[in-house]
Amino acid sequence: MAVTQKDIADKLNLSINTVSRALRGLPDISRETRASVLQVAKELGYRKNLAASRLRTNRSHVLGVAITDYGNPVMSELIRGAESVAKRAGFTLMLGSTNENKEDEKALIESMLAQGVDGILLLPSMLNEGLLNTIEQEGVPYVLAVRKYEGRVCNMVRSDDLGASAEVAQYLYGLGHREFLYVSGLEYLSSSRERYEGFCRGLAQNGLSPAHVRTIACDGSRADAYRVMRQWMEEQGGTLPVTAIFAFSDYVACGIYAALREKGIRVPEDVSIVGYDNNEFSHILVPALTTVDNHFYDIGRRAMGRLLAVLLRPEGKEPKEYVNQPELVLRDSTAAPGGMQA
Amino acid sequence: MAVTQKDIADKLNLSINTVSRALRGLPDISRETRASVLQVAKELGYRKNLAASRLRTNRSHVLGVAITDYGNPVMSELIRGAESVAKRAGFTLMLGSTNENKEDEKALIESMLAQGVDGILLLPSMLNEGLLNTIEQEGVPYVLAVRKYEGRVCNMVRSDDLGASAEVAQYLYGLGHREFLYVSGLEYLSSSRERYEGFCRGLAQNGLSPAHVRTIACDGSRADAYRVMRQWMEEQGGTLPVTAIFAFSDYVACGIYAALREKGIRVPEDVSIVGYDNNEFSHILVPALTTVDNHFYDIGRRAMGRLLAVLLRPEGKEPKEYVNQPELVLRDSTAAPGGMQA
DNA sequence: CTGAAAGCGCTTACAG
DNA sequence: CTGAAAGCGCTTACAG
Repeated sequence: MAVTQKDIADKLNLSINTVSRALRGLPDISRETRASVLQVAKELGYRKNLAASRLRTNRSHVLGVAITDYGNPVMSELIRGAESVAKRAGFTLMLGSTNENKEDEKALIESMLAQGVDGILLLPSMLNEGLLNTIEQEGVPYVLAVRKYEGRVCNMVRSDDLGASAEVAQYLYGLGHREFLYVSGLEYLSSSRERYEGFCRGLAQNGLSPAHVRTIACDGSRADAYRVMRQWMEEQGGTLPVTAIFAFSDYVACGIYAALREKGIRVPEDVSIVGYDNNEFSHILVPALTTVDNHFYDIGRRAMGRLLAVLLRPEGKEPKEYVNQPELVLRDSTAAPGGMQA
Repeated sequence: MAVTQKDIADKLNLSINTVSRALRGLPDISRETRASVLQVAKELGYRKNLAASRLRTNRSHVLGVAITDYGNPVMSELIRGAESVAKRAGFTLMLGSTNENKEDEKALIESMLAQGVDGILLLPSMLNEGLLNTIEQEGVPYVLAVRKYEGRVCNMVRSDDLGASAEVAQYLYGLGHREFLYVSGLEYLSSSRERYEGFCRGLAQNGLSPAHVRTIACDGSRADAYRVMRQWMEEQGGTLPVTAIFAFSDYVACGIYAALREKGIRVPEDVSIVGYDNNEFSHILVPALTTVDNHFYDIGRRAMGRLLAVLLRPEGKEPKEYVNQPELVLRDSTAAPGGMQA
């Protein structure tokens, strides 16, 4: 059987109470007692039974982290950021994936609540209003990351997609581009809409109307991007009516690369491309992809930091929104129209 | 406050005991009683306090999964496979990363044991003998995946690196190649040694000695592969003395691509390349990379299946080793020497 | 079929 | 500075 506080107490002829307080480093214990307790605990290989502790204190020191999908490299940055902060504060993570699917998300959150997590990080959530209400009813603090939740007041950490996309537009405009294509992500994602909107705003600042931005709908996957891009090019009958493409994500950009290569259209000589996410593979593409880095590691850290702040200082914490500034990463997929390197 | 069994019992004038048994679906309960208990539980939004349950039963229904690194796409396949099996059996996962570092691994396992996990999956482990002993002392079942642990008898699921690498050699030999280069991974990884060894065996079956396989040491990263490959090419002074390269991993192959491209050496016309892992990016490389797929999703499933089997049928379970058969995925980076497509 | 009682291993007032 | 007692919410024998 596992070693308990009672075993230590028996060995030292102390009460279990004293042992408990010595182990936790509470003040009213003599130095010698504390030392001997720690000593014996170590000898016996004592390890606190966290289930018992949790039952008594209603604190688990476990935080739930709901992600959409383990496969997305973006997610791993978020997790790593969150984990680094949580670990330092002595919290363990309970991780689970929602598979971009409301049933799985609900099951996951229910299971986290049953396990008694102290708080929940949604990275990002499916934006299920009812679910957030459940979490709030339970009195469990939570923080949303990445995806914006319109009209809900809660703790949130996200990127300035709008601003970054405007910057992309400015940059391409500055190179001399005037006709653009935006290839979207899933339409229910606020980020997909905001990237388009931000892009248009950036152009508007240069007096260019949204009429100069054509769009293709895409589900955000590489395969679908390839498919819709091919189809679109067919419809254009041979010549591209744009000189620059803004892709919802690096995955999308990657599908576009494949479709263009097939037609012998050169990047950046014939068309410039900008992706989004600065995924691992974005700089091994040929040519290396110009893209936007959301600094997801930082977002993960901040989201977790926010959650811990709410947990550890329960009173007087209004919900806050933190907006992170993404970074435009210039590489070889963009140039002036006609192929002059920028 | 959270709803407890007592709340349900009070409302129905039943004992807390009866409620507990009704909720768990034990047999000696009348149909009506059970129905009303479930009904009220639902109404009140009852959720079992797992900490209490765990304290009493010494069962947590949580399984620890130790991975090396969230960023590796290979890892996500393993996790997904493991999660799919665990979820179906009603288990939750506690995930943590070791960062390929013994201290972190130890801290992680300690924390899992303190949390009272029912079992542990090491995907893969740092091969820390003392740590495995700790886990065994605690009486917690565990399963190793991916990395072979020489001379230790325990449950293990891994790939036949030896066989797959021999198959790669056979394939390249069949194309007409006779002089090879192997670019390794970290030397302490059994997989790196086995891939080399298997490759040599495959050649031996065709009467070719290991003298025909040059090797370069590499830490398995893309950056290091690029560096060591460049350096090696310098040393060869202009001409490559091999016609085919076997890379420890797709990351390594990717670094080699970059080094070759810089020198204007064409793949597969001037040199063939085979990677390993069938990483997401391996087929977006140009040319698409011939590689080996370990079916990590399946390995994750099998490893978790094995863990559950040990957990649920504690007696009479000898440690077993399951060896999975990888698959050679032929793409465009390999051809006959001189560039004739295979 | 249902209930009263004990106990899992901790922590929290409260006494001394 | 240390100890005796109660209790967190369940589950497990044991009675009836």
